[in-house]
Amino acid sequence: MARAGLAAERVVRAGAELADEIGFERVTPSELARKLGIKTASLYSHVKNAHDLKTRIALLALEELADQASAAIAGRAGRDALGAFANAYRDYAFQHPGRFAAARFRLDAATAAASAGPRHSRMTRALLRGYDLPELQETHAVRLLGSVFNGYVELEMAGSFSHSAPSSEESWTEILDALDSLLRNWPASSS
Amino acid sequence: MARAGLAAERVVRAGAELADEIGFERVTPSELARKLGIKTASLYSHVKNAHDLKTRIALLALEELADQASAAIAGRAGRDALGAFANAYRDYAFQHPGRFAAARFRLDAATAAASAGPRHSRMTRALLRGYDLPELQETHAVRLLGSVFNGYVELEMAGSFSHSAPSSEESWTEILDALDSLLRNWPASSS
DNA sequence: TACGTTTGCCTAATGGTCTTAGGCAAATTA
DNA sequence: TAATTTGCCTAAGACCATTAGGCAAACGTA
Repeated sequence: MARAGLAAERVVRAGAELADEIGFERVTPSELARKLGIKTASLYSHVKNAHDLKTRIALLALEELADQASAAIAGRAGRDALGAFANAYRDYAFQHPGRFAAARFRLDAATAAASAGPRHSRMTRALLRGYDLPELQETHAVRLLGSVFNGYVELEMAGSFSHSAPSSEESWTEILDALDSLLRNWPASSS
Repeated sequence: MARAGLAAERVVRAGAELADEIGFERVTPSELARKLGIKTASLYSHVKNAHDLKTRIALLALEELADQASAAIAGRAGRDALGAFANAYRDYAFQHPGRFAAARFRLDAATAAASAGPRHSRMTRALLRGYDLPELQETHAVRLLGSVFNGYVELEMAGSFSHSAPSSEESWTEILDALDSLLRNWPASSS
């Protein structure tokens, strides 16, 4: 039949689809086996256990997320790149809510270091080259952007912005403008 | 036979402690019953089910969080208030990681509206009165601050900032300075 | 083509989970 | 003191994660 590893990858991909359908936190061996039309115990030849399954889905999602971001910033700079990068992140979250939740799954340090997470982080740094930040401030700015994108999408998906005006869409644009402005006028360190 | 003397509220408080000890996502009826020294089934006279238990812990955490924030901004304004407000949030997360995770538990719309969440949001708005924002931009700024605090603490607790220089502490201060600067020089809407 | 190996699924069994139902004795109230 | 409520119990059903051992079909190789 197929080579070793191919089947495992298929299982993980099905797990990612399942996450988008029913939510990442509800992805379990039994639920995935049901979707695949096999017995639960049969999954254990492809995946070590429930935690391993979730970890693999998380790694897949991080990879996809980094790919999207990479495509988004290619050939752009400044506000344009900032918007494209941020939108890639947010759009992915809405198109693949389960995978997006998977991308936020807590990985142990070693696994995280080997994931596409650092790649995403390097892209954020590349994005900032379009702005003229004091070198020491660059890391702070990277962390700020990560925090905003992360936090905004999480709150938005939780519905925090959906029951009051103005629209979340509008806030998102204004916030990107504000961040662009801030990056152009980053305050000198007080220390 | 000696009674454990449990009222529903006591059960919830024990649940909150348990969350801080083992993590919110691992708080379950059986685990909580173990901590209380009673049988799992006995919990069901105090709490409707596992989801109800988690919801009640979340409501408790949101209340505590709003109290901390309220105490923090009393008598302060501007950068001072911003820092105190943000630190109240972050400190709570580190002192009570399980409760903090509980505060981010997805509540249905009605429950969320009746929680202390809106109170916390109103305080953010009060904080912004110290800055001179165009009225239409105030909501955008509220959402930005919520996103940053939320996102930063989440990433920090996940360890994202702990394996590289500069220290997370330093970034936190710089980011608060940057936000203060941004709120003082909020860009005019482009639309 | 024939043969041993690998692969992908199976059944069976263990021990844990959540939840409901019904019961009993202590604490509280009248 | 008598009646009611409270806080726990045992029992049981359904579901879940995981391990162990087995079997048949597909594969690579001689």
